[in-house]
Amino acid sequence: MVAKPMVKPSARDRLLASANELFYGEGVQTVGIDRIIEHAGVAKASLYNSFGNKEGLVCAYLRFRNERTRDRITRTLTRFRTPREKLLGIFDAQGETIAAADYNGCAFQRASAEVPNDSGIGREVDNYRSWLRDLMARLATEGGYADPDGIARQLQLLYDGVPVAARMDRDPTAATTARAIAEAVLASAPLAAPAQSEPAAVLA
Amino acid sequence: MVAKPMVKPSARDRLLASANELFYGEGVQTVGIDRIIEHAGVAKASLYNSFGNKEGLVCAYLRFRNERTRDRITRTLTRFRTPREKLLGIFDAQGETIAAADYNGCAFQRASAEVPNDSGIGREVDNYRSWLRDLMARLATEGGYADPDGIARQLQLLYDGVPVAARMDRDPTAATTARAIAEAVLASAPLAAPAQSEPAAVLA
DNA sequence: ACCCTCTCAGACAGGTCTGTCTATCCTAAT
DNA sequence: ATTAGGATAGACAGACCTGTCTGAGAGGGT
Repeated sequence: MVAKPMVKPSARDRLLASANELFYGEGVQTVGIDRIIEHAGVAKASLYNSFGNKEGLVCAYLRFRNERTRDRITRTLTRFRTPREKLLGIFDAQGETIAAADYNGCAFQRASAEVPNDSGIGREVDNYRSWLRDLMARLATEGGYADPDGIARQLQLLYDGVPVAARMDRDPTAATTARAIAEAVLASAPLAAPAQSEPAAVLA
Repeated sequence: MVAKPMVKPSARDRLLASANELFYGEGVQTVGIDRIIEHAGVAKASLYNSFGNKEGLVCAYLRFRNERTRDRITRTLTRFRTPREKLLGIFDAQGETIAAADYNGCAFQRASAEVPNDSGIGREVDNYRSWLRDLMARLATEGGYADPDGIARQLQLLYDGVPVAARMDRDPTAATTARAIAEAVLASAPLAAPAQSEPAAVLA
């Protein structure tokens, strides 16, 4: 056992962990500052020093989840080879997520539902959504589909529906359903004209 | 001009209208009682006489929207004949809904995101969702599909994704996208074994 | 005329919320 | 040993929240 630090996490980290637990569990409007600092065992001044105000803490909480989700998806995608498999693999990652015992819907959907669309929180939500959509569009491009943006929009629509069904109907199979539909979407999507990397090598 | 009443709506009705406007616009937790009674021009006692407490008002607001949505969908479906057309027509109705200038996402998704899953509000949400799913399953049965419940689950997944995209990405074409996918889902869905209403009139 | 129901206006209690501020303590680097 | 930075505990202000209560007005039906 070499020098495992085991130091008490910083006030900032404990705040973020508590924010994640309470905001995600009960909603960002419902949970007050006092609940969070008590749960974190931290002084109120530490919160305002680290995050400025409550909105700052909410944004940090969403950034934290954004990174966590990106990591999970990225890691899952290494299991697959072709762009098509990777696109479908996104739903596999989602399936693992919604199977968690403490799953309570999409943090971004729920936070967004509680605040005006143009707040700082809304910007974090936008970041998350555009990252995912760009990933999908990139994979669709690599996969040679004719309309990568259209594919991305369709797949994100499916991806968006899953947390709703998983949370509101307590249906842990939603991701599997979405994956099956996504498979059909990809199967019927037209491919782009063959690559023209060799300029106009017109065969006929 | 025959006796057009034009009486001032009752306090209850004005409260419900204000609740609809403010709760839907800003969220059920964000908007306080005081804002509502001021907007409605109504005494606080009238609210507590009519609805008991705030949760009662929120539930009434959700019931109001539930009925409105049921009416709109039901009315839209009269335009179509076959079960398949009716199933797709649900997305046409949704398309009209999300095109409204003041559209702000699905009231049920947003309310549910702000409260614990097992509150009275959660029950209203369940009512709405199971009504829609039953409608879809009934139409799928009439349409002769082999797995009506599976169809309903798939179509509701699509239906759930639309408000998310429409609100968070300000994408008013989401319903059209969903409709197109739904069409593919129905096209590839297996039909049930031919009806046996006439006992075994085996043609061959 | 009388009553009854609905309604209004607003004070009030008791609690919670965010955010600021003071004052103290601990630790680690200089 | 001293000092600076981070952390803690907690009081405090000012606003807002839900829900109750009192007291009064208005209108219709009998």
